[in-house]
Amino acid sequence: MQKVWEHQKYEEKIYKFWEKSGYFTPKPKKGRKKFCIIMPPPNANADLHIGHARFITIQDILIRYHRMKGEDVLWLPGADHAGIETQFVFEKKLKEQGKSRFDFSREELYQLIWNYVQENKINMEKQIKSLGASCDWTREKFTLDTEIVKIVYKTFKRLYEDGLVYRGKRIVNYCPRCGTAYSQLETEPQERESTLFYLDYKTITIATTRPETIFADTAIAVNPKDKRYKKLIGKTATIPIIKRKIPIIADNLVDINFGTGALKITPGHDATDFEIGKKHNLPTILVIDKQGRMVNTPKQYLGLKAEEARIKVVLDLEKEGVVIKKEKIKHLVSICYKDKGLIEPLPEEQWFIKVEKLAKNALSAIKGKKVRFVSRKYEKMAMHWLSNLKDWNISRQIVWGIRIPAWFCKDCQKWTITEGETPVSCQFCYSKNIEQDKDTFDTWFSSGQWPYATLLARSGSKIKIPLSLKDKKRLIDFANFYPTSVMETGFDIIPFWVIRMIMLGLYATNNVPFREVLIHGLVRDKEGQKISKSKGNVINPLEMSYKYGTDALRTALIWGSKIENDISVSEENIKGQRNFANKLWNIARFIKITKANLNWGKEKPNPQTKEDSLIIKDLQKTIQKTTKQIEEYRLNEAINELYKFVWHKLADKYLESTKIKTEKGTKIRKPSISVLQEVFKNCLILLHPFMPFITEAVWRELNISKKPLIIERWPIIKEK
RNA sequence: GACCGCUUAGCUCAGUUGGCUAGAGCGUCUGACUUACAUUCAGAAGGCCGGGGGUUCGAGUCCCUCAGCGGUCACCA
Repeated sequence: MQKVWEHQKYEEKIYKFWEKSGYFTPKPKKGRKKFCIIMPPPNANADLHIGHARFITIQDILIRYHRMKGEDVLWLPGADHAGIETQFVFEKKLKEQGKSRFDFSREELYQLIWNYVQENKINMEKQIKSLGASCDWTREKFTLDTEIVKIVYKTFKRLYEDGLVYRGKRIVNYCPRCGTAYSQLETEPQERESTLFYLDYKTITIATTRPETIFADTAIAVNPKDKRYKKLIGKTATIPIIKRKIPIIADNLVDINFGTGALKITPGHDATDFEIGKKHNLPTILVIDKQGRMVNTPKQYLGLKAEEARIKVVLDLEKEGVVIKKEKIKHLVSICYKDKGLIEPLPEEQWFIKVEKLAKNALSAIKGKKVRFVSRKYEKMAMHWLSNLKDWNISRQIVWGIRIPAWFCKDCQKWTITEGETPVSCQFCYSKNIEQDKDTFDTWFSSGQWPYATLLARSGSKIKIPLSLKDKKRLIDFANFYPTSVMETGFDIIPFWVIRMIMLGLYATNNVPFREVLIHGLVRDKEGQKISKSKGNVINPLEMSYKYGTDALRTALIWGSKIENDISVSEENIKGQRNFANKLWNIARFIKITKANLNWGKEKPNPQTKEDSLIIKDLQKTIQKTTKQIEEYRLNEAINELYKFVWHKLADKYLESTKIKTEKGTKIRKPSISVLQEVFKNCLILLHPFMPFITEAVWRELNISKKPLIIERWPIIKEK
C-alpha cells in the first residue's frame, strides 16, 4: 500500500467493477423489503454543478445504506429534456453562430436539439458515475423515450375525457421575445418605478400606469362599498381621444384606496380585468399583439411598440387636457423568468388542467401523512402552494418537447384527442381537414408523471391509466417499487414538480408517488454566499473530485449542515475530508504492515485490556447512533460521529494503546488483533455509504472478505 | 402586506421526545522532526446559546414579546 490514499488509481476501476457485477441492479424477491428512489432527472443541457453533486451524494448514501441492509434497492436514473430551458440554451448557442431558430424548419430544429441533448446526456451520465452513484443504469430513462411519451399521452387523454383538461381562452403570461406563454410559476415579480396617470373619463377619474391600453377599455369598475361612486354605477364614462362610451360597473375586486378607487377594465391586457370582464360579460379588445406592437388603435399609434406608444398617447392626452395628475409609484410587474423582460398578459386559447380537485386530493394525502415531508417547513410550503393553485397552462409554443396529441377540425371546429397516433379523420364529423396543435407540453407535465412513468415504461405500453390491480401482476417494477420510498429534491421545484407529482400520481395510480419527501438546501460558498458564475465563486465538483477524491467531496457536501438547510462548502472543507480519507487509509496500511490482517475474522473478538473493552463498547454505541441518524436523514450527524470514532477514538487512542515496540519495529499486541479486526471492519461498513471508494479499496487491500463491501451486511446491535 | 424560517466559539454550522462540564470542522495560539499517516501528533485559548419576560426541580431546547437577517407568496391597476 502506498503512503497516501491515491484515489485516482482506484475510483474508476472500482466503479466499473460494481457496475459490471450488477450490484446496482436489484433482483427483487418476494417478502423482502423494497427501497426505491427515482433520481430527479438533471436537465440534459449542461454540466453537473455542485448542487447536483450534493443531491447525488445524499441519495447514494441512502441507497447504499438500504442495499447493505439487505433490501431490494432501486435507484432509477434519468434525464429531462427540459423543454424551455433547453431550447433557451440552444437558441443562445445558435445566436453565437449568428443563427436563430427561424432559420430552420420545425423538424430540423427538433433534430438539432435532439443531437445536442444526446451529447450532453452521455457527458452527464459519465459525471454522475464519477461521483460514485450506484444507480441502475439498465433502467435509465429519458423524458422523451417512446414508452414515457406514450404514458404521457394516455394521461392527457384520460384527463381530457374526465373533463380535467380543457381548451380555453384565458389570460396567459406571454413573453413576446421567447414567443411562448408561460405558467403562473414561470414569471417573476419585479419592482419597477412607474408613473401613475390620473385620467379624466368625464364622469369619473381613473388612475393607470398603462395609458396606451385605454383603447381596449370596456368598462370602469368601482367598489360597490365605495360611497363616492355609488351614484355613478350604471352610468357611462368616456374614453379620451377616441371618445368611446363605456359603462361604470361595480366589482369588489377593486381596491378603494388605490388611485381614485376607479379602475379601468381592460380584459384584453390584464388578468384581473379579464376576470372582471368575464363576470360582467364585457367584450375583450386587443390593442397589443404578440410581438408587443399596437393594433386596433387610432392610426398614429399603429405598429408602435407598447412602450413607445405610451409616450405618444400621454402627449396626446396632455394636449387634450385630460391628464389630471402624474404620480411616481413603485409597483410589481411580471417579468419572464428566462430573459427577465416584461411579460405581456394576453388572452390566448391554450390547454389547461383544472387543478382544484387534483390539488385537494394531494392536500389530503399530505395531511393524512400518506406523503410525509421530512422537514416541516417544506411541508408548509407545499400545502401553501396546493391551496392557492390556479389552473395549469400546459401548452408551450416551442418545438422542443412532447407535441400535444390534439387535432383541430377546420370543418366542425372540434378537437380530436388521441394517445399519440395521428387520427385518420375528425372523430366528430369525419372530416379529413384536420391539423395537429403546434404546441408542446410544459416539461413539468411529463416530469410530473415521472415516478410511475419510469417504473411502468419498462413493462411496455399496454398500460391502462388509471392502473388497476389486475395490471399490477404484469407490471413488475411498478408492483415492487411503487409508491417509491423517498423523493429527494430541491425546495425551488416544490411547486413545479413535487406537488404535481403528487397530484398526477394520485390521479393516475390512485396512490401517492412516494412516501417521504426529503428536501435539501443550497450549496453556498465559504462565506455563506449563493454560488453564481457572476460572483466567480463557482466550485466545480468534477475538479474537486479529481483533486481530492470523490469520497472527500462527498463527505464535504454533507458535513456540518442538516440536509434540509443550506450548506457552506469550500476547498478547505474538501481538503479536510481528504485528510480524513487518508487517515482511514493509513490505519489500514498500519494493519497490513504489522500483518494484523491475516486470518481476518477467524477469531471472535476477545477483549482483554480496558482499552479493548472500551473500543468495543464505543463501537456498539457508534453503530446504534449512526444507524438511527441515517434512518432519520441526519446524515451530517452520522458522518461526524464516524469521523470522531475513527480518527479520535480508534486511531488516536486505541491503536496507540495496542502498539508494542520491538527491535524489528512496531507491532500490534497479539491479543488485541481480533478486537481491532472487528472494530475496523465495522468502520469500513459504516463509512461505505459515505465514502464508497476508499472503503471498498481498503476492504480489498486487507482481504477482509471475498464478498465486496458494497453488498456486505449492515451491522445490527440488539437493544438491551 | 401575509406566511415560514434563522439568530449558538473568529468563520461555517450541529445540538429531535427539556437532563452529565454546550459540540464539530476550519481558523488562531503553544509545543513535538516521533510515526501507519506532516494529508501527522500532544495541548490551549475562545460562548451572559440575539434582547427581555414566562413555564419547570431543571430551558440553547417549550410559551410570550421585541429586534435584526433570510426565504416564499400576493390581482393593487
